[in-house]
Amino acid sequence: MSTENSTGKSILIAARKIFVLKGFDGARMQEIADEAGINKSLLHYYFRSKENLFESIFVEAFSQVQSNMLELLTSERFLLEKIEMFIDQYLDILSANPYLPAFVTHEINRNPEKILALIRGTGLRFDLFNTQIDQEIENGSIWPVNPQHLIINIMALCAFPFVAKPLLDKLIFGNVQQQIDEFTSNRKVEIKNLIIRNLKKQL
Amino acid sequence: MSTENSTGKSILIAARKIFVLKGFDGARMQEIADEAGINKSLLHYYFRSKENLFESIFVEAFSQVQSNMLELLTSERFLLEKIEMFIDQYLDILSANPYLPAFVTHEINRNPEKILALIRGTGLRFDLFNTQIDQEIENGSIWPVNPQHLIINIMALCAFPFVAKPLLDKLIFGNVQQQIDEFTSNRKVEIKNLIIRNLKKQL
DNA sequence: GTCTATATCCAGATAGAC
DNA sequence: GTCTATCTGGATATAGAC
Repeated sequence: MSTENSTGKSILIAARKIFVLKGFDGARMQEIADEAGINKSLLHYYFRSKENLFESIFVEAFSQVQSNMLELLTSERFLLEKIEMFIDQYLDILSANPYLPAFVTHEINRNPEKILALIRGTGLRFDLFNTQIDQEIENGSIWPVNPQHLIINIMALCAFPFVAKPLLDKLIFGNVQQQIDEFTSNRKVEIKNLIIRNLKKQL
Repeated sequence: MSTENSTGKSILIAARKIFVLKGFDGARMQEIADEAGINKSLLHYYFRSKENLFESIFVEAFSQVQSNMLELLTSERFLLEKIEMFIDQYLDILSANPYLPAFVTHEINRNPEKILALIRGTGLRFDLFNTQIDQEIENGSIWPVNPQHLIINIMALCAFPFVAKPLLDKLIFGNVQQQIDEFTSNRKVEIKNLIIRNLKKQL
């Protein structure tokens, strides 16, 4: 499983592309080999099985989806600042990896126990975040709010347009690229307004 | 393809369950046959192929996900009324079919052209909705707002918790059922508050 | 219409030469 | 490490008896 040399790396890159695009069940080892420009047997030489190869790419892919979540939760900033930073960074990451959200959510639905076991140890803890919110409510610097709804609202508003992109492109934007681009470029501001207005006390 | 008799119907019910749970690629004809309590060959007798069977259930499944969207867009009500009704109805439908959103979004990502072709003719038109919003802004009954962001915000806030349910259950709620239930029972109010506060002029 | 048996194909995985 | 050739299992699909 030596991923140091270039062959191992090129396999991982190819595998990631194919798995993310087609999902575990839809991906073919042959297609991954082709994409990597190598023989199918080499896949099994480097990674024992399809399962194994998948796990190697999934953990890394997932960590990208939640990369700066940890930062959001633990950094020493005011809540409103944190949230604005998070929305900016998160949408940048998703824009660079538009298929990741659909991939991750599908694979987790396909096999929750197994996939969630892979995620162990990423160590997301929400205690600090909840405490901060309680404190800022106490302070009077934000309106009372439920932390769980808040974080899910933010994730939903950021990630859903990517998860449902093909559907929205067609149904909402009629496949007009100019409308899609306009929506995308306004999205950060839209989400921030919606979330912040609900928290901020004085405008 | 006579879906009138009970065998055809029981196949469709079984197929729907398996396809929704596992996706097209993950579903097995044998499993569908077992679920329906019939022989595998009968599947091919009633529906020529797996592809065909899938299409038969997908269109109906999708129409459920967007069922009352049409009502939202075309009914003769004030916008705020419409939106509240939509959120209520939509969350009820999704609660009754919690796996549908993940299923639909995955299949559309897997094969956008083909799947979106199946959806033709559902005839969702947003013209009326956009016109109404423009009018109500003109009236002064709501704040200025972008209709596309609005509708996507509503869909995101409603559907995302279902799409990402296994992930949220574990990461946000620590698999504590009581917390999950509490979140679910508060969700309608949370979404309405967030959306309506942003539109309503006087509280 | 419903079953058993079988054809056909294709995917993941292994053996072994180089 | 990388390839060719091959095994094996499993999946869709069909043929044909009842």
